[in-house]
Amino acid sequence: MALTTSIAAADFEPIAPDAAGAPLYRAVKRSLLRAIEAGRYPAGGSLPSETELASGFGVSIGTLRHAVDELVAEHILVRRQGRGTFVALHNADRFLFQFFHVERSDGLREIPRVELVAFERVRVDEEPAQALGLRPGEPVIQVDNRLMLQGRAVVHDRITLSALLFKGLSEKRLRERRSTIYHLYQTEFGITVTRAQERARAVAADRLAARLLGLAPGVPVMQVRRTALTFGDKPVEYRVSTVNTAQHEYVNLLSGPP
Amino acid sequence: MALTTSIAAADFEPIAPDAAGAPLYRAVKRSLLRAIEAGRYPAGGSLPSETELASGFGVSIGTLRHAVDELVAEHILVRRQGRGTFVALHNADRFLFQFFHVERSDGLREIPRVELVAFERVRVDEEPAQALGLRPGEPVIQVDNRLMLQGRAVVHDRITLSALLFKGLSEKRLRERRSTIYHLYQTEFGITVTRAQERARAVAADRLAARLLGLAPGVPVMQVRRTALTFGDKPVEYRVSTVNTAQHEYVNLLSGPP
DNA sequence: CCCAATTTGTTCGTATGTATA
DNA sequence: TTATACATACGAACAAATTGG
Repeated sequence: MALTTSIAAADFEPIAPDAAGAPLYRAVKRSLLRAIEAGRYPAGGSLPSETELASGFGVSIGTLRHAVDELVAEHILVRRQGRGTFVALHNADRFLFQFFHVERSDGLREIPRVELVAFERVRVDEEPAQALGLRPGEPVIQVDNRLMLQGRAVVHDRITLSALLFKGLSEKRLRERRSTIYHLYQTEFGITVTRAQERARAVAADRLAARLLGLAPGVPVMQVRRTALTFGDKPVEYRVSTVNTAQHEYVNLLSGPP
Repeated sequence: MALTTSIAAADFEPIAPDAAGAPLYRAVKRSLLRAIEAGRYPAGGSLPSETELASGFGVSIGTLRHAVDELVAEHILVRRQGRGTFVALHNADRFLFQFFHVERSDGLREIPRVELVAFERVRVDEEPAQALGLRPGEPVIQVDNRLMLQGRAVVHDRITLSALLFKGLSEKRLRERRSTIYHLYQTEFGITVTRAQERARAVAADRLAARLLGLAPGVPVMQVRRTALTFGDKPVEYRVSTVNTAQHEYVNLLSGPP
C-alpha cells in the first residue's frame, strides 16, 4: 500500500500565483525551485513521484508535468523513465565540457590534467569583488590552476571564491577531489553552477602566464574572464583563464535567436 | 464555416515512424521540418492553425503541440497567441546580437556600422572549402567588411560564400541591404541560418588587419573562425573575424549542462 | 528468468482562458 | 462584438523502462 501523506505541507511552500493572471504551472515551478534551492532535495536526490507531487500541490498531472518540463529544460531537474525525477548532478565529463571550451586545433577534445599551483586566502581586489558582488577587501580564496593537454601547459586559471560562501575549503580538499571543481562545489558546498558569462580578449602574455605556460612574455594569448552563477543568477565564482592558443582553440557553439 | 480540406496530402509528407517504437510527435515534427526546409512556408509566413494541422496529420492537438513545442525550442518556429504559428524570421536587432558577440569592455552594446571593403569572386582556398564542404577551387564570393563601433574600426570580417548557393548576389545588393547580412540570406536567398560554430584564437595582427583596424602589426588580436549552418547542419557561410580587443570584448553566455 | 509494482513517456480528448484581428 | 488562434488545465489510458522479488 502506498503512503499518501501530504507532500506540500512539509516540503514545499504553498503555491501562490506569481501575479494576477499568471499560469498555475508557473507557481508550481517556483515552489519546486524554492525547495531545490533550499537544499530540501540534495543534488542527485530524487523528488517524489509525479502523481505524489501533483496530488500534493492539488493540481493535475499535466500541470505538474508542465512545471517539471521547464525545470528539465533549464537543466535543473533530470527525468529518468521508470526511475524518477532527480536534481541535476554535475558528475560527469559531460559537465566539464559544458564549461571547458579549449580543444586542439584539429578538433581533438581531451580531459585536462589539473595542477594546483597556488592556494591562498587573500583580501579581494576590485575586479573580482565587483563580479562576485563583494566589497573590496572582503576575504576570498584564490586558487591558481595550470591545465595540461597532451602533456603541454595550455591554460592558467585564477579562481576567486568568497571565503564566506566556501567556508572550510582547504588546499587538501581541493587536491583530493575526484571529478571537476564544479562538482566539488555541488557535493561539498551545495552550490550548483547553473550558468556562466564569459568575456574574452587577446592580450600579450604577462610574466606569470609566460612562466606557467612556457611562453615568451608578450606572445598573444587569450584571456577569458568568467563569472559562474547559481540559482537566481547569484555569482559564486570569478575566474580569469589565460589560454595559449598556439596549438589549441576556444570553441563556442551558438544556437538560433531566443 | 471553416474549410476542413486535408492539409497533409498537399503540404506535408505522410508521417511515418522514424524508427521502431519512435514516438508519434517526432514523426510529426520531422514532417513539419521537411516542409519548412523545402520552403513550403516562407520565412515569416504562418503555418495552418494547430487544429488544422492536427486533423491534417490525424493526431491529437496535444501531440501536434508537442511537435511544435520542440521546433519552437529550436527557434525554427515562433508562436504568437491569438495570431498563429510562424516560421522564425531574423529581422530584428535581436538576431544580430545572437551572432554578434563584441561589446565594449564596460558592457555597452552597440549596433555596428558596416563598411564593405571588398567584394570579389574567387576560387576557394583549402580552409574555407573544408568548412563549406566544397572542393578547393570551386567558385566562391569573398566579402571583406569592416565593422565600426563608436566610430572606431573594431572588427574585420572576411566572409566566404558558395557562388552556387548565393547565385545572383552582387556588390550592389549587398550594399543596398537594410538589416543584417543573415537577414539578406533569408529574404533574398531563402537561406535561414539556424546555428553557428565558432573557434577563437589570439594571434598577432597581420598587415591587412593592422591596416584596416589602425593597429601596429604584431599587436595581439582575436581571430574568430565561424561556420554558419542552416537546417540539417548544412554549412552556408564561413567567416573569419579579426577583433581588436583593446577597448572591446568577445562575450559569451553559457547555460547549464545538456 | 519472469513477474509485478512503480515511475516516467506518450497519446488521446475536452473545456476554458486570453490575445488578436 | 465576433470569430479565430494559441495557452492553460484537467483527466484518463496505455506504453516503456526500471527495480526487486
